[in-house]
Amino acid sequence: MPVAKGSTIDPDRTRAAILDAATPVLYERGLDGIGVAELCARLGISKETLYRHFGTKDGLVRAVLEARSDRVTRSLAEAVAAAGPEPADQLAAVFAVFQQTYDEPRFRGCAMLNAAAQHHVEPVRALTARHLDRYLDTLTGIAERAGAADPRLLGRQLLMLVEGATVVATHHGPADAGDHALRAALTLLAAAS
Amino acid sequence: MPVAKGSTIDPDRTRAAILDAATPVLYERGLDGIGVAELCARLGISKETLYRHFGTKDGLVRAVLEARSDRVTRSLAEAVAAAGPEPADQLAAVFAVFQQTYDEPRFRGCAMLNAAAQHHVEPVRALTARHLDRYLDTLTGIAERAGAADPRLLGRQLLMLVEGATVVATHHGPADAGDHALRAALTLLAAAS
DNA sequence: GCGAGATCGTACCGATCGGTTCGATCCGCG
DNA sequence: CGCGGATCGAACCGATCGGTACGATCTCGC
Repeated sequence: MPVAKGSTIDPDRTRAAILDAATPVLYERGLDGIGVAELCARLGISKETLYRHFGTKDGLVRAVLEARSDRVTRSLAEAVAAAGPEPADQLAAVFAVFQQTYDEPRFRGCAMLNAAAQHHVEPVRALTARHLDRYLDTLTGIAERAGAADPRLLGRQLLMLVEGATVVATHHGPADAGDHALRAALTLLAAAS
Repeated sequence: MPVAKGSTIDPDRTRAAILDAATPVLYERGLDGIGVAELCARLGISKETLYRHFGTKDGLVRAVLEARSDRVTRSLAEAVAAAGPEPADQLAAVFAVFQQTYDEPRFRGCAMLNAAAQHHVEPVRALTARHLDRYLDTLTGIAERAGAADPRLLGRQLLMLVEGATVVATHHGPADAGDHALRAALTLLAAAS
């Protein structure tokens, strides 16, 4: 997946193209599982180009993770918004989004969690924490709309189900992970109001 | 934490001592976050000794993870056994064990999940999968004793709560993670019979 | 006390790491 | 056309990687 070659020389566009192309490679190989040289070769760019745009391999990594977190968060919010006003439907939408990612042939677990487990530099861990906070916001919002007695508690429990479903899907097979987690989530929802 | 120096020259004992000493270092620094040279310096052994006992850095890693999985699984089984016959009490024991690890000052997430996220060699991922299977066995056993309509489903949902609690404790703070997960687990338990 | 084997410390190996530099090329703008 | 900046490709840097080799030292069993 080389960066488009004949494209107009436009720094912003080049940067975005590098980001897009680097994302799946870093995800599949692991942040430290591929060197800058091989990475650039795969992207079809020179090392100098990469370093001018991102300064550091870490800079690229952070940019990739930030973009990924933004994209996932946005798609989750859209799915919830499209699910209508019923909290149960919104939960179903959430887990459907996740099941979709579990079923991707190249699924290798949550990119943010993997990154935090690999890369021990603080800024990356902070990105992961922020990512979970975003999930928590979404889930707590559903809990509030459901009239839960303790929406923050329920939100955190739902977050546990989401993350647990991802872990189980990663290491124990993706089949029905989203559905099983959803059923548990609906049970919690029903019991919390 | 150097390996005991004046100890009798006993290969088996040396091997075990290396294993014990290497475990926390590899956990804190990450499997690939520390080189063999620095690792040996920390353990107070020479590289030749390490390579004679484990053949490869990967060999050491596998041995460390295997021992850790065995130890954790055993302590979990003991806690469940000591909790008496009530499934609810057994669940409480399970999450109490996990909360104890969350509260350790050096807690950095589940060692097996971290390993799988870092080290993409197949054998390590297999160890992680086996580790989750052991958890699943324990939890499914509790679900069966509770008379759940679908104990395998409930077992998997409990596994999601356990792993989700670990993830949340890792990235969102350990406070009450075990307790919140336990309350969710008890709700599922009550609804499943 | 002697030999076998475990261990140490250190030097060394080729490979790869992240990052820099430089000359050549190519493109868009004036 | 010509200039400036983006890009390339390749060489290069010091550091570190996992792993090996070797001579010296130590401890045990005989």
